[in-house]
Amino acid sequence: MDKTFEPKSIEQQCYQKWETSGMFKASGHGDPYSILLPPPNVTGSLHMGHGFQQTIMDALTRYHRMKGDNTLWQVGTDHAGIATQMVVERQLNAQGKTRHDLGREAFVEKIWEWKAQSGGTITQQMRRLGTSPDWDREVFTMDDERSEAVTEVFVKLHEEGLIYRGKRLVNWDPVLHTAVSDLEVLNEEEAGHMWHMRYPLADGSGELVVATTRPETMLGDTAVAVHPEDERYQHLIGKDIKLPITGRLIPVIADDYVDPEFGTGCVKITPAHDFNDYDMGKRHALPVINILTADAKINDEAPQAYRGLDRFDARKQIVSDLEASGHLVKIEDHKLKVPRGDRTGAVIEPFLTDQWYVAVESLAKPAIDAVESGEIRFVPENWNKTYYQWMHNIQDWCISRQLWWGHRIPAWYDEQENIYVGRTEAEVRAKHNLAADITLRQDEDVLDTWFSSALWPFATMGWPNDTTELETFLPSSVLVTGFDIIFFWVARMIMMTKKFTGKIPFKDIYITGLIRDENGDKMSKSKGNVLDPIDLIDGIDIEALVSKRTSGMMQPQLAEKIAKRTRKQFPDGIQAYGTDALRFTFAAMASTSRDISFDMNRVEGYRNFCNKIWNASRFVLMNTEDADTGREGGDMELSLADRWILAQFQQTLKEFEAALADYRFDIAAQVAYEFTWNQLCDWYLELTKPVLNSDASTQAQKRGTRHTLINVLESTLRLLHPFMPFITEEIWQKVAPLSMVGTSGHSVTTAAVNDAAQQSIMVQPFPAQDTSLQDQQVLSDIEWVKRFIVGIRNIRGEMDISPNKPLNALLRNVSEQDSRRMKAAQPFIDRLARLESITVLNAGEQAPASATALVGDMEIMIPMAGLIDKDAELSRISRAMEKVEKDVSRTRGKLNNDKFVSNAPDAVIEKERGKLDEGEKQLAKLKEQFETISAL
RNA sequence: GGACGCUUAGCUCAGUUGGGAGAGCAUCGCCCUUACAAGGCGAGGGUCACUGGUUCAAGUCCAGUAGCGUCCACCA
Repeated sequence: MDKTFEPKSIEQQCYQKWETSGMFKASGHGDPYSILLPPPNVTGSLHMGHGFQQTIMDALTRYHRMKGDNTLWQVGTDHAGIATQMVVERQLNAQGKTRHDLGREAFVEKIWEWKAQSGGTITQQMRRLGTSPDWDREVFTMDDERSEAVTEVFVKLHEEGLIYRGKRLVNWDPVLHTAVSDLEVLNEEEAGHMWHMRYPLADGSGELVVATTRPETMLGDTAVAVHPEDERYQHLIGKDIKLPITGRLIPVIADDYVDPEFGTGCVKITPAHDFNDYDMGKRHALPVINILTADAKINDEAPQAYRGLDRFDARKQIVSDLEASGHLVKIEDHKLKVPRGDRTGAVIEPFLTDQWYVAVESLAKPAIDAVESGEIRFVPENWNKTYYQWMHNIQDWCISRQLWWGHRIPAWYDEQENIYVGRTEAEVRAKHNLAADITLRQDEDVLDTWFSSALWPFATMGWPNDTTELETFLPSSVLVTGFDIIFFWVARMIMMTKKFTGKIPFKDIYITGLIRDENGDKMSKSKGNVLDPIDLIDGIDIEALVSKRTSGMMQPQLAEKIAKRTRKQFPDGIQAYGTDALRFTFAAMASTSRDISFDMNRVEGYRNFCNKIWNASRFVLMNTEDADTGREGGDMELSLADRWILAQFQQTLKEFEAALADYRFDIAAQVAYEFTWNQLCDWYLELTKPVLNSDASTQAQKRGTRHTLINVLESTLRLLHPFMPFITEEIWQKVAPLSMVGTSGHSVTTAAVNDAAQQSIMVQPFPAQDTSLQDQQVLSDIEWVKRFIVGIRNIRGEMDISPNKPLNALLRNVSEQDSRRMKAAQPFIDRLARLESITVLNAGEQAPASATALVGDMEIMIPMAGLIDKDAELSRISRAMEKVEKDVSRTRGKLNNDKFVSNAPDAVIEKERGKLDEGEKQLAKLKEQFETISAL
C-alpha cells in the first residue's frame, strides 16, 4: 500500500464494479426500505445541496442494504419546465433568434436535443459521489409512463370537479409570458414612492386625494374606495369622480377593507391589476378594465398617448402629465414589497387570464390528518408547524403555464370554445360523440412542473398500473429534502398520493439544513461563492476556478470583484480531497440547525481522517499479512487491550446506530471518528505493539492480538462504509481475506448478484451488536491504564523530558485492584509510558523528591534527581491544586446545603459524596508533594 | 402583522428526561518514536447574548429584553 491515501486512483474503477455487478438493486428479501430521490433538473449539474442530501440518502441506503433490508433507492430526473426552457431560449438568443422564430414544435425538439446532450451530467456526477441508487429504474418526469400518470391524474381530478378552468387574476411573468403560482413569486422590500393624486368630483363640488404606489394603473381605475365610517368622506360616498387623463366617471364606494389611517384614507380601485382591488370589484360589481398587454405594456384601452409604453415608462409619463395638469399633490418615499418572478426577477403583474386550477381544499384535509395523526413524521419535528400553517391557509393551485416545455394539458376545444377533457383526442371524441368533421384543438398550455413532481411517489412505481413495486415500496421510508420545498413539493406529494393511492407517500420527512458559504451567505452565481462538490473531490487550480465562477454571468460587471475574492480565498486553488472526505464532511455537518456554513477546514480534517484510516490499515496489514490471524483456528488468547477494543467497538456501534435511527448523522459521524482515531489508532494499535513485538508473548497471545486487530479493523470498515464507501471498499478488499469474513457463511447479497459481488463490502452485513462483548471490567481496567500512561506523559510534557528518555517510576498507596491491573498491564505501560522500571514503595517508606501523578488513590512518582525543574513542578502542582480545590469547595457547599441533601435523589448525593472524598484525598497528596518539593 | 429559528472557546458547531461546560479547526510547547508530519505527545482558552423567575440544582424549563436570520400574509 502507498504511504498516503490517493482517492483518485481507486474511486472510479471501484464504482464501475459496483454498478455493473447489480448490487444497487433491491435484494427482494428482507423488510422493504426505500427512498425517493428528489428528482434534480435533468439538464442541471450537481451543487452542494445535492451533494449533501444525496450523501445522506446514500448513507441510509447503504446502511439498510447492509442491515439486510430489501432496499431501493429510486432515482429519476425532472424536466424542470421553466428553468430548462429558459436555458435553451438563452442559447437561441445568443444566436440572435427567439423561440418564436423556430415555432413550438421545433423549439421543443431543440430542448429534447439539449436534454440528450447535457441530461447525463448530473447523474454522472452522482456516480462520482458514490451514490447507490438502482440506475436501471431511472425515470424522467416526461417519459411515457410518467406522462401517462400525469394525464390520468388530470383527467380523474377533472372528472371529480377538482380541476377547473377559470378566468381570474393570476401572477403573470411578463418576461416569460406565463402565469406562475403564488409560491413562485418572491416579495422583496424595495425602495419606491407613494404618489398622492387629486381626483376631482364629476359635479365640480370638490375633490379627494388618493395615494398609490402604482400611478400608471389609474388608467384602469373603476372606483375610489373609502372606509364606510370615515367621517371625512361620508358626503362623497355614492358620488362620481371624473378620472383625470381618461375622463371616465367612476364612483366613490364604501368598503371596510380600506384603512382610514393609511395614506389619505382614499384608495383607487383597479380590479384588473391588483388582487385586493379585484376582490373589492367583485363585491361591488365594478367593471374590470385591463390596461396591459401580455408583456406588460399599455394596451389600447388607454388613451392613444400611452399605448405601447412599458408600464414603467407609462408611469413616468402619467406622473408628469398629472403634474402638468395640477393633479399631482406630492410624492413621498415609500418602502414596499415588490413581487418578482423567482426565475426571471421580473416584476410580476396581476393579470386577468383563463387558467387551470386544482381545488385543493378537499385534498388538503387528509394530508393534514396524515401528519397530525403521526402517520407521517417531520424530522426535526417542528417543521410540521410550517406545514400546518400553509396547509390550513392553502389556496387553489394554478397549474397551467404558458410555456412550451412540459406536459401538455389534456383538454381540447371545439370552435365554440367548448372544453373537453380526456386522455386522448380519440377518447374525447368517443366520449362526447363528436363527429370526425368537428375540429378540435388541444389546449396550448403545459402543466406546472410541480404537478408531475407531486405524483413522484407513485408514478415512479408504475402507477396507474398495479405493480409489485407500488405494493412493496410505497410508502417509502423517508424523504430527505430541504425546507425550501415543503410547500412546492412535500405537501403536494402528500395530497396527491393520499388521493390516488390512499397511502401516505413516505413515513418520515427528514428536513436538512441549507448549505451556505463560510460566512453563512447563500451560495449563488451572482455572489460568486459557489463551490462545486466535484471540485472538492478532484481539486481545481485557481485559474480554472476563477473562470468557472465568472463565466456565463447575468451581471458581468461583478466578475472582477468575484475573481479578486476567489483569488484571495483560494490562492492555490482547491486541493483534491476525494469523495469520502467530502461525504464524511456532509454527514458530520448534518446537525439539526437549518443553516449550515460550509467550512473548507473540515473537509481537510476529514481528508486527514481518510489518511489516518489508510495508515492504520497499513499497520494492521503489515502485522497480519503472511501471519497467523486465527482464521484457520488455533489457540488464541486475547489481551486486556484486545478485549477492551472489542468492548469499545460495541459501545460505538450502539451509539452509531442509535444516532442513525434519529437521523443524527453528525453524531454518528462524530462517534465513528472518535472511535477510529482516538480509541483504535491512538490507543489500541499502540497497545498491540508490546504483544506483537515481544519475544515474551506466546503464539496464542500473538494470534489473539492479530485476530482482534484484523477483525476489529474489518468491522470498523463496515461501520464506516455507509459514509465512506470508496476507501472502505479498497481497504476491505485486502483485509477481508485475513479476517473471519466468509467463514460464518452469511451475507446479505441477493441471489441474482454474481459471485464477483460477494467480494464487496457493500453487500456484507452491518456489524452486529453483541452485548456479551461489552465487558465493563475491561473498560475500566484500560481506563486505569490510560490514566497511568497519561499521568507520566503529562509529567514529561510539563517538565520538558524527552519522550525518548526511559524513566523509573515509583508507586505509593497501591491497592489490591491497582496491583491486579499492574500485573495485567505492565507491558503496555512500560512501552507506552516508556518506563524502565516500576517500583512499589512499602507503606511508610520514604520517597525521594518526585514529580507526581495520581491515578485514583495511587501515586505515581518520577524521582526528580537530574530531571526536573523545581519551579516548573511547583507551578504544575499548584495549578492542579487550584483545579481540585475549586471542585471540592463547590461540592462541599452542595453537601452542606440541607435542601440539597433532602431533595436531591440519593444517587446524585452519593456521587457528590464520592467526589468530595476523592477530591480531598487528592488535595492532601498534592499538598504533601508541594511541601516536599518546596523543601528542596 | 403571524409563525419558526439562532446567540456556548479565536472560527465552525455539538450539548438527550435539569445533576461535574465538549469536539474539530486555529493557537502555544516538545518530538522526524519502524502505520501515519495529511502525524505523535502535552498545554492554554468560555460571565453558555442580557434580565428576572421556577428549582436543592438552569447552557438546558418559564417570562421578558436585545441582536441576527428564515418563512407566510400584507396597507393602496
